[in-house]
This record gives sequence, structure tokens and C-alpha cells, in this order.
Amino acid sequence: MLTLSKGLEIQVQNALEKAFPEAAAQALDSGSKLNPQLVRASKPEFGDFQINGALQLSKQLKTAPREIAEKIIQELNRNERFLTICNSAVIAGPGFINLTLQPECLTSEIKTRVKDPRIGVPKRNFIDTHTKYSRVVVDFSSPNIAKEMHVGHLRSTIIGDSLARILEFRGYEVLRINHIGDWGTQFGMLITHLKTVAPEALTKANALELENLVEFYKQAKQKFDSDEIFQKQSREEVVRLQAGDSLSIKAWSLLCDQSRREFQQIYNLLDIQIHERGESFYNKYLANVITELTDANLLIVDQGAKCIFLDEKKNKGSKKSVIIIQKSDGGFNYATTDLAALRYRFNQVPEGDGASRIIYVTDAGQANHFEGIFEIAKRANWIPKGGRIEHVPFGLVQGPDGKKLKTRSGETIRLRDLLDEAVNRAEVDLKLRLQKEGREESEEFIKNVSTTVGIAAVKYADLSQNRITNYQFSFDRMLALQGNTAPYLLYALVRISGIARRGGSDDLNIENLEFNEPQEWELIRELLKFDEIIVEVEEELLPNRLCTYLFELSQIFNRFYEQVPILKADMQNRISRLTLCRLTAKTLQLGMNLLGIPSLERM
RNA sequence: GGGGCUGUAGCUCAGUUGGAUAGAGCGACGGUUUCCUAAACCGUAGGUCGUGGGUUCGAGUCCCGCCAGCCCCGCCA
Repeated sequence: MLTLSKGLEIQVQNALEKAFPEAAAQALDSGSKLNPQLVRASKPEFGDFQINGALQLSKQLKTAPREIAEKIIQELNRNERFLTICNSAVIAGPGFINLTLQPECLTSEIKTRVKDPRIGVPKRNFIDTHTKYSRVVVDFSSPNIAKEMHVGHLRSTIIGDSLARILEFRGYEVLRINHIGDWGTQFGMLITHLKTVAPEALTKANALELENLVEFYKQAKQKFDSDEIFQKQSREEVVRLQAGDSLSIKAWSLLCDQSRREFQQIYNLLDIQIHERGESFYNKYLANVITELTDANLLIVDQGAKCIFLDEKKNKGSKKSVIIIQKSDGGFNYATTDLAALRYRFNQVPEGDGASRIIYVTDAGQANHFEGIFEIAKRANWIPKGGRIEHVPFGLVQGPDGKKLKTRSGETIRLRDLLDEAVNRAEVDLKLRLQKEGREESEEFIKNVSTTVGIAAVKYADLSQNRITNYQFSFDRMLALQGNTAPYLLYALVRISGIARRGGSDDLNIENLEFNEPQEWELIRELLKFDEIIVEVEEELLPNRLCTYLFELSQIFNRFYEQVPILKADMQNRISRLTLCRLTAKTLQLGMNLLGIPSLERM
């Protein structure tokens, strides 16, 4: 109801200014406006919108809140345009004004939405806004070469993908960037170690299974932490690699290829589109970062390393935190790479991406790091005018015991295994139900439904939680057939498909819709919120808001479905109700699609 | 020691620029299958919003102190 509420806002603003012309003029002189505080009603019994401003303005206007409200109402009731949108305004409580929309207004919104593939969600207009460029970088997923993807990558991948989908839908040109860990000290360790234990892996493709590679990586890491000579060798190896030594590069690219194929399988299963541009891509830009930071007088040499000290403002006598830009051995580390990446992304094409907004989807543990990186970027003047840069943090994935999710033996859980288990459990649930209901379904049906339900459950469980907090992973809860879960949403959609199959699919003449039941109006009002939710998620980058909305929509639909006859209703009501079904299906489908979750006709 | 995040019903969590009587789901208890998938729907019980101050007409929400848990803090990413 974005358009409606915008129109309403103008009417309410006018009414307030007409009611108190002197105060309005005064406010205008000081460069502000009287704020009527028009918001959505907090409860259905208060109508559709409420005006809260009278209470706050009381002091300034030296008038009792209810008296202010009374005057605003008088103005509103005099305004014909307002009366075509709303029933007359009502004063309530200590000075709130409750507004209820005209039923014709709601009905006509429903009609336009049924026909609109975007269901009322506007595309962002980049010409009118302060942002000149529509390009956004979403940096997400980012697994490491020579390691398997695990639950830690799950959140970044799922949340990042959903945000990318929503931004794309709103009209941004989104660059989905997989900033994979394909560079740095870890490779020095791995290559050095492989030289002695499995030299063939450095010259021949697929000499090792990925699992073995992971095992070697663990050994290398252990050696690195305990053996000083090995540590030195590894660092030298990194320097060779970063300098472009051909043998090192060859070994490195073999390792990358192998991991890459493994990642792709997961992305296929999760239906994730992402463009790989790992840390190594920025290798050729690293030296320039040093040059620019030196020119900007930001670098300080400390113990042989080039550093930037932060925390200028927060000087409570505390130690300043520091970011190392170039190590004492000449090597670069992840801060350097992140700065080079940031620089590149904001730079204009062809020397960069020409982005106006960069979004990093990583765990909350990196908040300090990004804060530092962003501060440096600001000081170096690398953020263009109107440019936005945001860290989108998320919490840990915990097991049912509240601790970091591990296997029974204490190992990290492979993402692959986790997804397989979700699908298998969904299959067991489904078969049990088929048996109970005496249904016969093909193998293909069972396979398709279990995969969809399993993957959807994992994705939805993650997305439906506020990402900031830690997230307790539980197969039982996410696959539960009731509650705020993917199966619940999928089921609502299946019910609608059922109606369509039984004669609800005829071409509807939606010119004369008529609604009488409270369940219908409740559904209508919920359906019309969709556009606001999408715009909100675009701004706040919180997909759980969309999940909550879809869940509530499903609940309201299920109530409507239970309590109001549809196919058995007379023609007029039948068409009207089928229209609501159709719009509900469209909304659920689009909403789930924006979360990266597919839907089903039957389940 | 410094910094960040979190603390809301028995459990898992929502809670919109501060707005009216703090909401879901699960679990518990009770009820509902003669249109369309009961994987559903309806009802009941359950709260000092960690704690102490402050700002405000109004605070779960903003500010300060304290307590608890988790995470980060110079050559790993």
C-alpha cells in the first residue's frame, strides 16, 4: 500500500498545517515540518493507519493532545480527496487518530495487483534519487580453497543470495561476488606441506580427493603452528606465489580447480548464482593500495610492518587497535586484499566495478575488521559521494546444546552432509504420511518433494531468524509440519493449487469483486502489505521480516480457507474469493522466490 | 585490559522513525474433518521484557551504570 499511504501522508500533512498555520510557518522557517507521525495502525481494531503526532505536538502547540487531534480531524473531514481514501477519522485514547481505508479503495488495489506481475512493488527509480548508479556488490558465501564448505558458509550463502534477489527485483544491477579464500598464508602452508607428502598434487590435476586435501591442510596448519622452520618456509612460499612464480602458480591453480568443482555442486543444489572473484584477483592491485595509503600519509611502520592505527576518537587511554597492511616480510594479508577489493568495487569501469553500494555478508566476528577497513577507506577518501558500504553480520550456527554446531565426534559438519540429511529426513516424513493417507506417488514425485522441502526447510530456518543473533540449528524444528517453517508455507500454496485444480482456474472476470466476511478483509489487508515489506527489507537488509510476513499471510489464508466456503459459494462470492486465492498464491510464490525458496503444486 | 553482539513466556524466537492492553510457534490442556491436501483450524493456560538509574506526555525500543553469555583484538582469514 505504498502508493495509498503516500497519498494519505500528503492529505494528513496538509490537514495538520491547515489546522495550525502559525506553527507550520514557524517550522518551515527553521527548515523543518510539523510531523503528524502517520504510521500503520498497531492493531486491527484501530483501523489501517494511526496519527500519533498530536501527543508530541502538545507541548509545542500549547494545546491538549485531544484538542489538537480534534482540529486535525476537522480539517481531514473537510477534505474530499481524503474522504475518497478513508472513512472519517476517529479520535481515540489520549489523542491518537485512527484511520480506516474505504473498502472500495482496498478492492481496487486488489484488482490492480492481480494483474501486476510485480504485485505492486515498484522498481527503484535511480534517475530521481541521489544515487546515480544502480550497481550493488553483494559479497557473500566466500568459502576457502582446500577446505570443504561447512555450516559457517551456509548463512552467508543463503542470506547473501536472498538479499541479492531482493535488490535485483527492486531494480539494482547486482554483482554477486564470491570472494573465495584462494590466496594468502594458508596456501604457503599447504604447498610447502604437499611438497614433502604429496608432490604429485602440485603438478597433476585431481591427484588427490578433496577430502585428502582437507586432511593435508589440517596437518599443514598444525605444523605451521608448532614448527618454526616450516612457518618460515610457508611464508617464503607465499611471497613466491604473490610474486607470480610459475611453479607456485601452477600448483595453486590445480588446487583451486578441484575445490571449485566441489563448491559448484553445493551451489547447484541450493540454486545459488554467484560469480567467483577470489582474493587472488586483487593481487595486482595490492601494491597500489600501499602507494595510495602512503601518499595519504596513513601508514606507520611499526616493528617492520606497515600499519594503520585506528580508534582516534575513542582515546580513553586505551591501546589503539591496529591493522597491518604489509607484513614485515613484505607479504600482504587479508586487510590489504579487502582494501584493494573495496577500492576496485567503487572504482569506475573499466578499472573497477562502478558500484554505489557494497554489502558484505559475513559472520559477526568480523565486525571489528570491517569497521577498521571502512574507517581506512573513509580516511583514504575512497568512498564516492552517495556511496554506501555495509557489513551485514550474522551470528553463529549453534547445535541444540547451544554450542557451536559440531558432529558427535566434535568435527565440523560438512555442508553437503547437512543438506543431504535434511532431504533424507523430509523423505522419511513424506513416505510416512503417504502411507498413513494411503496415497500412491511416483518415485520422481517423492524425490522432488523431499528435495524441495528439505532444502527449503534449511534455507527458511536460517532466513526466518533475525540474522544478528546466534541461530540454533535443529532438523526437527525446521522440518516440523507446523509453525513458522518452510513446510507450512509450502502447504498453504499447495492448498491454493488444490482449489485451482478443482475448478478454480477458470478465467476470472474481476471487474465486480465483492467482499463481506471479516476473514476476507483480513486477508486483503495482509496481501496489500507486501510492497512495504519488500522495500523495508531492501533498506534494512533483514530477510526475516519477509519471512514473518509470509508466515502471517499463510496463517491468515489458512484461516480464510477453513472458515469461508470458496468453490461452493455463489458466483459473485466465488469469483471474489478465487481472486484472493490467486493473489495469495502469487504473493507467496514471489515472496518465497525472493528468499531463494522454490514452491510446489502438490506435496 | 579494550571493542562488539546478545539477554523478552518452560523451549525457540518476533517486536517497524519511542505510541494505546508486549506477540508468534513449539511444548501442555481442551475442541473441530458433509467444497477445495487436518502438514490445517478454533479455544485455554503461561511475562518484574537480565538489573538499577535517567530522558519523555509515553520506553522492550533512546542514554548511563552494573550482572551474565558469546565473539573479536600486530604480522591467520
